Amino acid sequence: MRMSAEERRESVVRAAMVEFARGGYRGTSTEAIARRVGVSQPYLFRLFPNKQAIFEAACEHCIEETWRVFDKASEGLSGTEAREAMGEAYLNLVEDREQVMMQMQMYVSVFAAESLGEMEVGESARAAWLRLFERIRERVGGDQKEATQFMAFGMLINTLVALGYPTDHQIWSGLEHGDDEAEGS
Amino acid sequence: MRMSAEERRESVVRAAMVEFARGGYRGTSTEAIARRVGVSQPYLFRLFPNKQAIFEAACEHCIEETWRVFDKASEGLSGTEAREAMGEAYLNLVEDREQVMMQMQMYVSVFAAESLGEMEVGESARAAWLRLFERIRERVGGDQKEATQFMAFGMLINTLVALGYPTDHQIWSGLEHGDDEAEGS
DNA sequence: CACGAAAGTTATTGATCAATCACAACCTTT
DNA sequence: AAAGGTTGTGATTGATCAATAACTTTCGTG
Repeated sequence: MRMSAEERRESVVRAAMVEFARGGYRGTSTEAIARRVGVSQPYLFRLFPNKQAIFEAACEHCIEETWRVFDKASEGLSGTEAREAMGEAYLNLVEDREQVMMQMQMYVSVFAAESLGEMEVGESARAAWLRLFERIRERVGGDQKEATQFMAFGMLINTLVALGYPTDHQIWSGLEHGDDEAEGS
Repeated sequence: MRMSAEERRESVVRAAMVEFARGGYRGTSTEAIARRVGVSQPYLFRLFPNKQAIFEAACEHCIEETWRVFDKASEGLSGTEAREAMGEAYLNLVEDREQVMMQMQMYVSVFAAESLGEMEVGESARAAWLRLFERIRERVGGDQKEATQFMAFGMLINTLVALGYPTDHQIWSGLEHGDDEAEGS
């Protein structure tokens, strides 16, 4: 039951990801997070300065986790092979709808925060996303267009998952990985 | 000042789109919507049964507006020409960040609603999105893969806009419409 | 063992918010 | 002009929630 503050912080982040994925920033109570962790609600504010900080940690964790999945799936591969391996890995990852939803909650929260004058949230979200993009681009061989297309299909998958289309719905049928292009460099 | 209930409902939907785009469902108060419309907060509940109904009307309006833009841009065109016209039109549309954000708020709200057992929200969102997809597919000539790719790039654009990357940021450079594929039918 | 630090709790507060109710102003039609 | 429907407001309420403060329990260590 008892844990070090650092361990506890990690379980808070994991629990927060699940709750924020469901309800978004405003729709999630610190009470709900605390309940999932198994600690009292006020204790969260010993581990983090405020709710916003918990959300930011969850965002960071979410993006890092995504990269870890890509990295592991494409270890040692490059070019088309790497892309296909990462694509497949992503389809497995998003079986867990919460992972996708946390990503999307992160995206929408940037505009909300910026509307209220808090520009730092967006700054760090852009940085995290750019880092993911660059890592993927590097892994697929450095081509900007290929990386962009990879991300584009990823974002479409996110949308389909968010909307809750079952994976055997016809809307998914255009995503079968195939002979899409014939360009060099 | 005084309007028919129907006219008023329309201005509520427009105002709601702006506010919900910023704050999401939970982060937007009916007070804020009412203030933007210029009526008292309780009056909203004469025009709509509850907050959820306002949100759903805003979602519906958002998707319909998107299609109207595509339709107008590609009127009389087909195939690649239609696709390019719609692509360009979308880049103009999303200059207005609110339009994009409302779309994304709609996507994330489905999972939130379904987590609370309200499956109808998702049902109608999926239907609206599918309708948009089918109309686009028809317009570009009926090819599922091409329509899928078009939507994929659209979803990437949404993400970039949500995150607030300025359009001259290097991350956008992979989106220049170009010679992407050489497939027939 | 005792004592100090670290982990954790209970109680509370001030704010915010969706929704209801009772009431007022306004227009139209006869 | 007065009746009656429609548009609209002010006051209020019960619930929810982030955050603070004051207190307790548990563990490692000299």
